[in-house]
Parts: sequence; C-alpha cells; structure tokens
Amino acid sequence: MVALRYLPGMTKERDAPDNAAEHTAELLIHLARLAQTGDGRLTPAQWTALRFFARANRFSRTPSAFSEFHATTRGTASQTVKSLVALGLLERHRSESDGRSIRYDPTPEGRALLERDPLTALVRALERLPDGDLRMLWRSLSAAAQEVARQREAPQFGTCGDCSHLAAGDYCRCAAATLAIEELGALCVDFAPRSG
Amino acid sequence: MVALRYLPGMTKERDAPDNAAEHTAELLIHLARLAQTGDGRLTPAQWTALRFFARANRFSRTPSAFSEFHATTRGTASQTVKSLVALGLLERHRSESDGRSIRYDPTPEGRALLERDPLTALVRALERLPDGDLRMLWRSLSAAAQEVARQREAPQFGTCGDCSHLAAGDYCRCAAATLAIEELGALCVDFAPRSG
DNA sequence: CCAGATAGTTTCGCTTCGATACTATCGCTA
DNA sequence: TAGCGATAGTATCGAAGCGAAACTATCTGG
Repeated sequence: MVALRYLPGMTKERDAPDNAAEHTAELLIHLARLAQTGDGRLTPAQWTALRFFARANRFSRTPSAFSEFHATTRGTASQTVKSLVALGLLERHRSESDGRSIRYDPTPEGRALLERDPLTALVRALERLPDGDLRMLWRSLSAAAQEVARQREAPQFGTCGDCSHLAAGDYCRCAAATLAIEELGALCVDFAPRSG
Repeated sequence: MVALRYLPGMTKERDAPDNAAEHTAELLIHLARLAQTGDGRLTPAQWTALRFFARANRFSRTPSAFSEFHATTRGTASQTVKSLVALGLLERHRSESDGRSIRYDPTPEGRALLERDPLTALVRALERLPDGDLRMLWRSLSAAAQEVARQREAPQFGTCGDCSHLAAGDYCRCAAATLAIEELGALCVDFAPRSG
C-alpha cells in the first residue's frame, strides 16, 4: 500500500503552524460527550438541570436562570424542570417577594440521585490528576468559559465567593442580602468577575 | 432578608473537603455546551461528524468508527453521515480491500464550511491562554479522556503520532501501512497509548 | 390606572436519537 | 468449497428533545 501524499482536510497550512487550540477544543467536546452518555436514569439535559438546581443559589434556582445557564429557551428549560418535578426530584416554591418568580429546590430524592450522577466517572478521572494540574485545569476552563460567554453575550455564572458584588465578606450588593457561608460556593446568574 | 443557615444540597460535608474535581467537571460540561450551541447551519452532531471525518485517518473515516467516537449507535451515526452527504459535505467511497467497508471523505465544500465552525469561538478563547497553560490543559484533558474511555470500555482515539503501533517513524504495525507525514496528526480508532 | 416588560407555562411541529431488523460481505472451518 | 457466525452499513419506527410562538400572571414606570 502506498503512503498518501495528501490527506484531504489536513494540509500543511492547516496543521503545521499550531493547531493545539483546535485539537484541545475538539478533545474537550469529545470528553464532555463521553462523560454524559450512557445513563438510563435521566437524560443529559435532566442531569444538567438537577446539578444546576443543586448548585445554584436561592436567587438563581429558577427556570429563567437555568435556561440562560444551559443556553436554551425558557420554554425548553420549563419542560426539563417539569419532568424533574414529575419524577419527584425538584420541588416548586413560589417567591414571596415576586409573584411571577418560582424557585425550584432539589428534594432529598433529587440529592440522593445526584450521588449516582454519571458525571462521577469524569470526576474520578479528574481526581487522579496532580493537585496543581487540576487547579490549573479549572483556571483555564474558567477563563475560556468567561471568554466564550462574553462572545455569546451570555451570563457568566460564577460562584458568589468570587463575585464582585460581594462586600464585607458575606454581603451581596446585587441581591441586597447577607449570604450564609455555604452560599459562597453557589452559582449565581448575576455573577460578575472581580478584576474585569 | 435573613441569611440562610442551610442551603439544600450544599452541606458542609458535601462541599468542605474538596469539590474541585466536581466543580471542574461541571464547568467542563457547561463550557462544551456553550461552545456548541447557537449555530443554525448544522446541528451539534453534524458538526462533530464533519470535524471527525476531516480529522480521522483513512482507516477511521467510517460510520462505525464515528459511532464509537461519538458514543452512539451505528444506526444513528449512519443517519448523521447520510445527512452530511445529502448536504454535499461528505463523499462516499467504497473500500477496495473490504467490500463491506465504506469511507466518507469531506468534500471541498465540507472543508470550507469547517472554516465557519461554531467551535471557533472556543478555539479563539483557548488561544488567549498562555502557551504553557494550553499545553497542560491538553495533557489534563487527554489523561481524563483516556481514563473515562477506559471506564466506559470505549476506544481511546488518539493520533497516529502518539500511537504505540507506530514503528520506524512512519510505519503503522496495526494497519500494516506506511503513513504520510500529514497523517501522523490524524485520529485513529485503533489508537493505543505508548506507555500504558 | 394603563402600557410595556418580565417570569413562567403550554402547544406545535421538526429533528434527533436508540432499538431493532435487515442486507451484503468477510473470514474461519470442516 | 460450502456454510456459518461475525462484521459493516443501512432502513424503519417510536419516543424524546428542542425552538418558536402564543398565552397568562405579575411587576414596574409614567
């Protein structure tokens, strides 16, 4: 068999200079796909929603916030949420301050099911990385997510502890509320990075 | 408003020790989702397929290999491929050596469309990372992908240049063929890591 | 008090996807 | 060399996901 001189789509111009970013991006997509597939219990969208409502702070556990987080429409997000409520994994709560807003909290069943999150396979794999590598991985992914969100004009979704709205250690100027220590690690739709 | 003492799903036990791996995994999924959505031209599955057939070596540009790469069934993979052929982005070629096997190559139109891949947003974001960070990001993702693939008993899909089947610089023992230089960066379904 | 904006939901139709069955070819073996 | 199991690709069907658009309820500003 004769060696190919030219492989379609793989010219010198395209690959020679530095396609490291391209390969890394494709690898990231591939890994995300691998980590999400093959679980019969919930669909990938349902898992993502359940994770989100378990991780988001009390101001962000709404269909609207989830729709922005998941880069989808409010209608689709509402459907996903409804299915989780029907499964007894989320619980509906009306907001006292805003009659339109509805907060969904994970039920004990929902939290129990998260213990069997198929994403655990990826978590285990990441735990095998050296500590410094994992931290740097987080930093790089975080920076990339900020940048992509900026390009897409989407909210950035960081944790309250890293947010520029946080003052005096535990007061959120954005929500005009004092946060509990546990809430500092929660996701917020109104997140704004500190030095930017 | 009173600060919450306890936020459901966010107990000390769950968050205190070290949830860095968990947060990183969720961030990775979120970033992948962000990077894939919002393009009207092709569906995410179609983009992934087009990318795959542009990146895979001549032994791996088949529906079967893509189905394994994409962690789906051969039937679904075949549908996706068919749609790309109908769009004039892939071209069907029968294998001379195996009457069952069919190779799909990207057409010039397919390669041109890849220039407008929505993944470019992520690529640009990754390019803004320091060089060393990008390299380490790739290494970490690669290691994680190997590990998850191992857990899922899925093929690992590395490039020929990193494969243990490669001998004497350009001879693949697995395919019993000499590879062109350009092929060393191509994906292969039969990839096996060197030191594993 | 009214108009526009916002939060959530519902409905509709299209697409995707996995499961299953089917055809054609390969390769081993008796 | 005939036959049988394995493999590659395809077609079909039903369930589910998703986006667009319409609808209700509530809030906010003039």
